[in-house]
Amino acid sequence: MNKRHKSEKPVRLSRIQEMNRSRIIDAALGEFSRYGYSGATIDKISAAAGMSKSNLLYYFSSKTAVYEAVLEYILDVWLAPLRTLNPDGDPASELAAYIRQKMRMSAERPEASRLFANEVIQGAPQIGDVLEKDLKNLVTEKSKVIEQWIEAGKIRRIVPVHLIFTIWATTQHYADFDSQIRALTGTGLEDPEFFAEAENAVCSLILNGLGLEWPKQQKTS
Amino acid sequence: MNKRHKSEKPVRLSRIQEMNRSRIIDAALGEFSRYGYSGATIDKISAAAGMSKSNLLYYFSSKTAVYEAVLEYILDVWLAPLRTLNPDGDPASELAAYIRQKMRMSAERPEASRLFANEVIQGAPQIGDVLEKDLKNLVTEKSKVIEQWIEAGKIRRIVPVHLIFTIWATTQHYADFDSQIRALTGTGLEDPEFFAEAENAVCSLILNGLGLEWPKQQKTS
DNA sequence: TGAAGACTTGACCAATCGGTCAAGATGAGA
DNA sequence: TCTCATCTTGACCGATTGGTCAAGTCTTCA
Repeated sequence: MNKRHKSEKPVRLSRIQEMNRSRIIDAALGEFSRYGYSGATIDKISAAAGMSKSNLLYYFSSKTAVYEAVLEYILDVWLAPLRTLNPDGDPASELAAYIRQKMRMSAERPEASRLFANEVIQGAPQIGDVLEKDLKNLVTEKSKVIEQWIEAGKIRRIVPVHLIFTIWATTQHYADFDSQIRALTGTGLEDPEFFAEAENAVCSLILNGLGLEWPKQQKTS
Repeated sequence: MNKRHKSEKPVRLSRIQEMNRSRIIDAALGEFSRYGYSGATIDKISAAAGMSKSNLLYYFSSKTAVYEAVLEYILDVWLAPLRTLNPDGDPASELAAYIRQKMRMSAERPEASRLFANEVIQGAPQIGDVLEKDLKNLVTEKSKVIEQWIEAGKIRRIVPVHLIFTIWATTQHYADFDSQIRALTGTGLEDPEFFAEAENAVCSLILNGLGLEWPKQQKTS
């Protein structure tokens, strides 16, 4: 496990490797999310990462390898909020917490949201497998949670998967369509006032839509 | 006005021009919506339109010219549903009708939705002006309608623009994220059963969320 | 200090892209 | 049928792109 043993392969990355790989992924996330896979170039990514194109290709064998690394890097953190949905919790506060986490994600990592949107719009050529396995399992599991809440009479009847889609759609919309929102309202989620307004609207619409009283909650930042 | 007058410029397109321009726009819509602006190539567009690249460039001076033509062609039809929102109508049926129109649009013209999504995600470089003028005016106008309904106590209080965003997000999600939805559910909006299920979920969530009774309506197809 | 590796780069290459051009094919009107 | 404008195409061009390669520089450690 220790890289100092000559006999072992260096599975552990050196400081330089670790730093440069993360610099590349950061830069690549910006480029891919802004211009899509085809629109982004490894020239610009390497420039944004502060190194030569050749050096980028020393760390990643190809453009697609960078792209896949970025997707993998983002995927876990992006799906994390849904995992926290607790079947034993109160539906209103559980769903409100989930929506709030997704909204914060849209505000803090809009590039990640746009990257996924780009990927999915183009048919999810890279993450199709993940969608059909990991994500499908997760969604199936959480759908059952929602179904239980319905059966227990805690929330209005709805096909669970559509509730999940609605939450994804409304929250991610503020990241993906940021430029449109900005053109129409003059501001975006980075403005605390607008953020609260948006979160408030989404939470109240969905929770009321489920027949829940919406618990005005304490600040979560 | 008649093209037969030699002295006048042929503002009227010939049959061949009309047919070929529309074939190009159709093909371009498919390519641009699937691969984004950068990912689409005029080679593939012209091939999909059944003509040579040179011929395509005979009808449109450049790739961006094709792109702009596609956007213009789609824009009006895409924004039409919102225009129909009638301030004098019953909020429940007006909003339900609007949502249903948007859902039908997502089902019948998913490429149009994806094209806009691509464009907006990448910062709306081409339609930024339209967003800040025409669309902003339209949204401002319809926001006042919603505001009136609120003041009249007909629907629950909400910041109007967020209601509009929510409707856009939820309905367009079924077009833009079709591949994800298909990976998770095994079907999509082209399946009448799934369509009804989705429309039902979105309508009931939003209308109930506004404190409205949702009028189970007749089929609209 | 001095190799041996790890790291970095500019020069270069083949493929693809958007776009031009000249020449040929086709259509419509007299 | 003749003529001219419209339509259509293949050959070609310069720019950009993803990727290779050999040569150099910097770390690391005995």
